[in-house]
Amino acid sequence: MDILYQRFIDHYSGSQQLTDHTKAEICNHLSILHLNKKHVLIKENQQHDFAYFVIKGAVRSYFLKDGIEVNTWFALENDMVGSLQNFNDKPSKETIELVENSTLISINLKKLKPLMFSNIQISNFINAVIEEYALFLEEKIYFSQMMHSIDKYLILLDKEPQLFQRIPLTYIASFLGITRETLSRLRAK
Amino acid sequence: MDILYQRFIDHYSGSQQLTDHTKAEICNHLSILHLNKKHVLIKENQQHDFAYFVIKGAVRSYFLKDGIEVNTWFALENDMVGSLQNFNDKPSKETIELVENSTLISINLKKLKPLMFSNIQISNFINAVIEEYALFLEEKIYFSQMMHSIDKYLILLDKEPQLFQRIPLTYIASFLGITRETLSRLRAK
DNA sequence: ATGATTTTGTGACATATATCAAATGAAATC
DNA sequence: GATTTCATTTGATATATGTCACAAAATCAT
Repeated sequence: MDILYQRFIDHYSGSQQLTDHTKAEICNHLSILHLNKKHVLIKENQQHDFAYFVIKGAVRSYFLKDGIEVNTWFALENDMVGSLQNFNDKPSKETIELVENSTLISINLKKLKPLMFSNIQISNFINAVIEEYALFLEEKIYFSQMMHSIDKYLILLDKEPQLFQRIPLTYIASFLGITRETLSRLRAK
Repeated sequence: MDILYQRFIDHYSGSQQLTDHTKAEICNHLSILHLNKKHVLIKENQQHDFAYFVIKGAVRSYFLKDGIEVNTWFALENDMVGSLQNFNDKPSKETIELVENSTLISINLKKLKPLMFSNIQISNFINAVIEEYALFLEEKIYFSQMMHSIDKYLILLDKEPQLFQRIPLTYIASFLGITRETLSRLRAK
């Protein structure tokens, strides 16, 4: 098995020991992609069959609100990228786009998902993916409900310093729910 | 099987047909509770073994930020109530409290969760619960990133009109990320 | 390298919302 | 039903953040 596939599988198998058969079944639906900055993985309002795992690179997700981009999250190495809507055969609410030239594993959800009804290890594997995503969302909400932007900025800087090196501040400002001018002023202190 | 348990199980079994054996296994870890307004189900920073399903009533979740309550969500009939942290044996980040006298089903996570490794139907069942929760969180984030509070208020009023009849405006204001005074002024229009 | 494009920073001003204080209204308790 | 408690509204003022305009700096493509 490719070492990169192994990295993806290990990341979500947790305490569970997957059999070689299960690993092979998962790998059947994986491929490795090398794509350039600005490449769009998933388009808002469209249906897609794939999710992605970041081997190397940076990705952002955004939706359009009154013509302006609202950034919802960023993914770096070992993060999962995708739309929960797509997982349920619905069109994505967000556009997912590369911020750096990246190496990704694509996961064919359309083919992998049905296996969760016959293979318990795959069911638990998918469970782990969704659970990690839900924890991430909770964290995000928790932190977005803090009143002052300065606090949010400092916490993000502390928790995810890499973002500030790799993601344009314009996107980060929008993620924090403020304008780029306000973020620039907060940083001036 | 109790008709209320049936309602809970049906709500999350989706397309999946559960065997009587699985249903019985799940029911082993359910109980029905009648509790009064202000009763605290889950306390911030404490570990709890239960999640809850609302048969009748209203529930809110909040955490303390600089001594003031920040409301994170509300649950009404057929909603699930719990902390994802508790599901992973970690202390809850939020306090969960009844807003009305309520009838709930309690779910013993400590005992139910391990079954997902041996019973694929239970694994998929838990999957459905977490997935619905993640979709709910996504919705919440999607809508909290809109700039103007007035929009958020109007959308909430449109999507969840019952909340405004049953949940005090003070809590709703905090949920929207504004003060009760501001919400009151928005409503005056 | 050079010019073009994108990203970031700064200033002046407008506006939404917070804060503090108090009055009114509604609900719970005795 | 009267009294206490809690929830909501309204007013005056302060503050944080948005908006618009433009300059500076960094990055990209040829």
